[in-house]
Parts: sequence; C-alpha cells; structure tokens
Amino acid sequence: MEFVRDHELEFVDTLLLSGSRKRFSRGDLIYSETESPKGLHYIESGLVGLTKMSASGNESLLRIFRAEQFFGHRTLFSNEKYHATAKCLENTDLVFLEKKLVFEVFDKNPSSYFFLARALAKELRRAEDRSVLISEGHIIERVAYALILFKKLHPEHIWTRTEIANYCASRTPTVIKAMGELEKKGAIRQNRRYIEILDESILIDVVEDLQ
Amino acid sequence: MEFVRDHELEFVDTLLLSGSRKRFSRGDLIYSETESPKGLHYIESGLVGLTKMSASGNESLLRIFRAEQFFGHRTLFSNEKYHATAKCLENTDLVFLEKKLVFEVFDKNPSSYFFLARALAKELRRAEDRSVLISEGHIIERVAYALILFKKLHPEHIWTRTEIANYCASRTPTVIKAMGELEKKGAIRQNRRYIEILDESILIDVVEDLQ
DNA sequence: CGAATACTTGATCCGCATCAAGTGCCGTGG
DNA sequence: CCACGGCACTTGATGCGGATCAAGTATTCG
Repeated sequence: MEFVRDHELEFVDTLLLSGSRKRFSRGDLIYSETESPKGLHYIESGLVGLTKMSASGNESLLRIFRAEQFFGHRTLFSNEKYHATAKCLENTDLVFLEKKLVFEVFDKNPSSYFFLARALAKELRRAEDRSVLISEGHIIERVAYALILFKKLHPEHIWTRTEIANYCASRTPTVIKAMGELEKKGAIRQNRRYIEILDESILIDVVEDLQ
Repeated sequence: MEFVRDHELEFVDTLLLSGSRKRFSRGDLIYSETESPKGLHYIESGLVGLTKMSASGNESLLRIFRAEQFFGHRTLFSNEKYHATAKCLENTDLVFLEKKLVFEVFDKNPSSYFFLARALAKELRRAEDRSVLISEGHIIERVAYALILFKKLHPEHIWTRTEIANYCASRTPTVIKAMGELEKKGAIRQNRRYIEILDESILIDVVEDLQ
C-alpha cells in the first residue's frame, strides 16, 4: 500500500513518528501465514515479498513491497489471519506501527479508508492480471512480462532466477532456459546475476504475441 | 462486494432506491474490458462472473458475484478502466447506480469506505488463494477445490464443466476427466449436468494431499 | 422440433517439471 | 583479506500430465 504523493497527508507522518524501527536481512521473515496481525509495517528502505508456500515446495510470489510502502494492511483491516508470509528480498529497514495506534489514526482521518480502498483495488487488479498471465501463457511470455514489470516497479533489485520463477508460477531451470531464448532474440543481455533489458519492444511483442 | 448484514446501513437502501432496474439473460455482458465505469451494479437475483479472455481463447473466471452483492466497485473507486468483463452466468436482475449518486452517498457516509476496503481485502485474499491453487496443483485438486468453494458460496447454480475449467485454469475435457476420477473415489455423483457432493472429506483430502 | 449449447471419449503430442550433477559467485567470518 | 560454505546459476536427459483435436452424443431452450 502506498499513499499517493499528491494526497500524502499528515496522518501518515503522525503514524511513522510513533513507530519502532528494526533492521532485517535478506531472507528474514517479517510475519508468517496463520499468524494474527499485531500492526502495520512500513518500509524505509529495502524490498519485501509476500509469498505463499505449498508442501509440494512451490513458493508463489504474490505481491512485492518497496521503500515507502506499507504492507500487512490487507489482513490488519480485514480482521483475518495472514494468508501468506512476508519475507525480505533485500536487507530492509522497517517501521512497525502498533495496531491500536493505526486504528486510532485511521478512524480520526476520514479519507484514510478511501486511500486504503484504492490501494487494495490496485493490488486486486494486479493479482488478477497475474493470475490470467500464469493460467494461460507460455513460459517465455510470463518471463517477459515479469521482466517488464520488475524493471518498471523495482529496477534496483537484482532479481534471482528463482524469484522470477516464483512470480511466474514456474521453476528455476525453466526460467533460465526461457531467458536464454529472450537473450537469443536480442531482448535482454545477461551478465552474471544482472539482467539488462536491451529492447523492451521485443519483450512486449513476446507477451502480446500469444495473448 | 457485500455489506455485512450486522452493519447494513441505511445508505445502502438509499442507494438502491435510486437505481434503475434491468433484466439480463445468461451470457449477456454487463460491461467489457477497457470500458470506463459509469456506476455501480447490484444483483437482485442471479449470478454474474467476472472474466478475462485472451486471444488464445482461454477465459479466466476471476470473481463471482451473487444475489445481494455489488460489483464493478473495484474499478469505480480506483479510477481505472475495467480490466475484465462482467458476464451473466444466469438470468439476472440488476440495479444500476449512477456514478455521481454513488460517490455522493459514499462521501456522506464515513463508514462506507471502511466497508469497501474490507470487501476488497477479502476479494484480494481470494484472488491470491486462487492463484496459488492454479500455479501448483494437479488438475484433480483444483477441481476438488472449486467444487468445495462453489458448493459453499454458490450452491444454487448449475456449474458447467467449462465454467469450472475457466475457474481452474484448465480446459473442458480435462475437467470432465478429473470429475470422472472424483466420482470413482466416491466424492461426487454426476447426474446429467447436476453435480452432487457425496463426501466432502474426500474432496478436502484430495486438495490437501498434494498441497 | 430444431438449433445451440453442453457433455463425452479417445488418440496424439509437446512443453515443462523433475532430477541430477555440476560450475560459478559472493558475503562473511576467521 | 582470503578461504570457504552456501546460494545462485547452468545444462542435459527423461517422463508425464494435460492441452489439443476431433467426432459424436445428450440436453436444454426457444
């Protein structure tokens, strides 16, 4: 969840002033599936992924939160238990905001729930777009789509092949082979773990070809 | 979107009084992808599916709305264009609520956006649960899951094999074969188009076995 | 009663999961 | 600052689940 800059309101600052700060490392869990929310989380720097594991070993990467965004809001305000796990994709500095405080501040600010609803609406669209993608596309399209999306939203992060696979509902070796194809087409260049997009239009073509 | 009974407020009634009624038939489109929302829709009776098609002919069934629920809310309040298509799964009686009116009534009622956020939160969880399901499960689990869900949420509807396939990110013949398996296990009985669940615990086992 | 839609079954094929056996890189701790 | 342990990356071989195609039957609705 991110509050739109234009409308950024003092109540957000109020919240952040009263939070407690903590540093996490890549791989650390912030919260786990089935736990009850104790508050809201805000990212000062770093990257957090919302993932859901299955016993068959598949880990889905459902949502990604970056610096200056909140997360944990869906569960907190819906009065449920976490349905997925929040895990650091990078070393991350977090601010934790006590549940009681969050509700106080939100209830005092009439527009807060409107912004919350807007954020959830956007996340719902993205979740449904992703589910259409993974339910029909060939793997090369899915990877192309993920690369475009990641470049746009989280360009600073070094995406591992496994993270891409988890987003694409595929597996590491398959993603590596697909990226080999994309490199052959001249769409990307791979240099060690770094992925450079040479020609985004080729990626877009790949995605649209079969959609 | 559904307003919780306990909290059902007069503003909902206010809205519905000022709406215009219209009857639709199975298969009719209420709105299509890329259109701009003109208002909010309410179902008096019937069933509406939110679907997204791809040129490759796959149709994903993303969300299902039943009697006494609103739909079109995600797009209306997020100020986007529709990302999917609303299509009647049964003959349906709708109430259409003018955009301007909806915003007036919502803005006048402080709790309205809270309920909207809660509804979106629930829909987001369901969307993500579905995406985990379709990204990892064997087809028999997916069908079992869909049958449990449909029985719980929309028991009155006669679900076609194709609708189930669209929800499960699969295809009609595959679903038919999976349902044959489930019938062999004694979990369900099929009688023409009607599907009877004989032993839900078997379905649950199937879902949990491989998860 | 006829047309459209839904269901069914079997044959074929291929994309990708899976497995295995490496190599390469990198951060971290001595 | 270097060595080493743990990830991340890579590649090839194999097998299978389910998509696809096709042809036909059943059912529902107008």
